[in-house]
Amino acid sequence: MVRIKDVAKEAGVAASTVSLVMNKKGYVSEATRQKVEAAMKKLKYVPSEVARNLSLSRTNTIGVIMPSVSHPFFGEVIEALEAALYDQNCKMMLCCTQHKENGERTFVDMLKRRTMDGIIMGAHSLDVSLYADVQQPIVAFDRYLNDRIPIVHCNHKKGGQLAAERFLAHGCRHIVEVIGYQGVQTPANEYHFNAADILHAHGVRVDVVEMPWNAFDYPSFAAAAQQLFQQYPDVDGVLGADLAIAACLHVAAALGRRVPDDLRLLAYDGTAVTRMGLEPITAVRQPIRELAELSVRKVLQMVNGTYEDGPWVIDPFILDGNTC
Amino acid sequence: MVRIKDVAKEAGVAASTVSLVMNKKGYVSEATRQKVEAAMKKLKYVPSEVARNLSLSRTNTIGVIMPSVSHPFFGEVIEALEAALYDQNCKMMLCCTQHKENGERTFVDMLKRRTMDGIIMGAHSLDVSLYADVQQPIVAFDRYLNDRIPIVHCNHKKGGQLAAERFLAHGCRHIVEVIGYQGVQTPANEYHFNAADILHAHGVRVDVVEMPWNAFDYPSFAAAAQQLFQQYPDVDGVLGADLAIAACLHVAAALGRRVPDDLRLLAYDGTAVTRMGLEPITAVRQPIRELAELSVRKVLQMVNGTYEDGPWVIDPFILDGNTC
DNA sequence: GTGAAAGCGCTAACAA
DNA sequence: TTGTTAGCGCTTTCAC
Repeated sequence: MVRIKDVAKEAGVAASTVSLVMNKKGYVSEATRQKVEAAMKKLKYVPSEVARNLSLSRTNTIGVIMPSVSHPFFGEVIEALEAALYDQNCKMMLCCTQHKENGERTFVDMLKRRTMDGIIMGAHSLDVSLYADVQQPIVAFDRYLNDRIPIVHCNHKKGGQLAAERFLAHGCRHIVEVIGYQGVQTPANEYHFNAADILHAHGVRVDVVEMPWNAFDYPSFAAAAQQLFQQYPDVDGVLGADLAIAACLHVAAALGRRVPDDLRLLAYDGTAVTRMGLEPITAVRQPIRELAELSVRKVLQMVNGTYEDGPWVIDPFILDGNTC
Repeated sequence: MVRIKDVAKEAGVAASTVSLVMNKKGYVSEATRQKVEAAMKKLKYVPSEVARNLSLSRTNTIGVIMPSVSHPFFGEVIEALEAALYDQNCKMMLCCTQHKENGERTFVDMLKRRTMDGIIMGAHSLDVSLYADVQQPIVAFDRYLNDRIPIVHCNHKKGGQLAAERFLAHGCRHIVEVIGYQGVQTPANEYHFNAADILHAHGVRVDVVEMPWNAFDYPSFAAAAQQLFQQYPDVDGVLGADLAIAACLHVAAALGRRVPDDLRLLAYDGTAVTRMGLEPITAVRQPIRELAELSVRKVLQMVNGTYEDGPWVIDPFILDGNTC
């Protein structure tokens, strides 16, 4: 392994000079720079990032905690975060919590050990106290952690409004909302509260099906959909996450329900799966890329100490389809 | 920030003793251990992972390079890799190459800088020479890089055989294979070669639709499917990646083709999307979790210098459905 | 412009 | 059993 001092010796200069050349800092005469660069090339020098990190107490690595990778919403979020971090010369350390006993705790410990400069946290935490004594920068992605941790999220209230208006425009009288486990504190809960409020105000009946914690895979939704149509045979509209609505679409077809004529289905999230079936599914689209970019910008501001308050909320919009 | 020497001073011992206690190494008397632990607790000491990494020249981090996250196959692979790495106390650094100009090169550079102990590489490299002078351990995931880099993969030849036999059992006479860009060197190419060979041997006509490089999203496949049925109206069987077959299923339905009666559709990969439609799609399933665990085991063997030759290949199997 | 030297926080021989 | 000391490889201040 060739170190900076090896390059220095080869070039006949001091290590500090090599450092200056590498990092294009300070003043170095053209002549010595050439010498140093030649030496680096000759010895195939590659600097140690770890040593650099120790010296600068900075790793250019951001940790990302999400429940799952192979889920349409979180998958798109992770992809967008990775791209946004890459654009800022940062690496992404990924942790998924859905199938791990203590994954979140372990990961937060790692953060404390300063192996990452900051964290973007979007898992469905049950134990929010984990974050109480973390000193490093954290941005919460669509989650409430505690009141010192800022949170980037979609304007879900608006999302709920868009959904309600859509159902009302079609004259729906009985909506069922498929919602996530309510023990998790997330702004996303706003969308179904607000949709329900607006629908109620117009005399529409609203029922709710609550999923268990971390149950957001297709089979869970398929089972829920079965149950839903059995329990509420006269439902004429369903609102829920993409996969929940995809499941409803298929169960409804099997039951011979006509979509959209006597059943309106509206997906919340608007990921690629809503474009992947026989018919495109109408959806309220969360602007995932923008949310990811905002999260990255915020967490890096915190890391760099250039944090400035600003918008933490981004508006959703309707993605048209054939189901509502 | 509290350092190891602060703890040492507080406990009235030397730094090295604190180190021994932390890492549960060597012999430390019960009394001093208690003192040290009390001091750590009192000062809320958290060791610096970076300093540790420099000292040990080891980061317990493995880099993972894949084309995409929000793709059913790669998403499941990444999820499985993350879980397998977690089980081995390793962190995962993730890089996606699909939408980046020079992502792969940048990432390999990072590996050279020893910020990761090794790499699991599954991207669709066009420039395999990148890997020529990397010293650190690399395992290729279903890709040929060069002859010094071992490669973990599914037994695709067997996969092709399973597929061919399935079509033959149903008496198909004209199969179309939707395949990936052939400029990428991957064992996965084996499956359609072998399927075609076996089908040819039984007098079955086989045509091929080749996708462009890195075009494996649903819209690309939907366009290809349109084209496919137009160009080969008498096709009675299609073999291709999950999303390709999902697209065929929907296009076929729109065209009024009856599946499976006059059109057999067989997906290759068998990810969750094949279970997510109106009907489950029959598939050749790659054992993703096993492949991920094997890749992790191998790369860590290399890192630890305990590398031993062994199985690099895992058999696929048929996942039943209603389309073939 | 360039070099010497101290420091980033931890580990591991070796001595005591 | 515990402490001393010398690294790990890079950055940066401050003389020269």
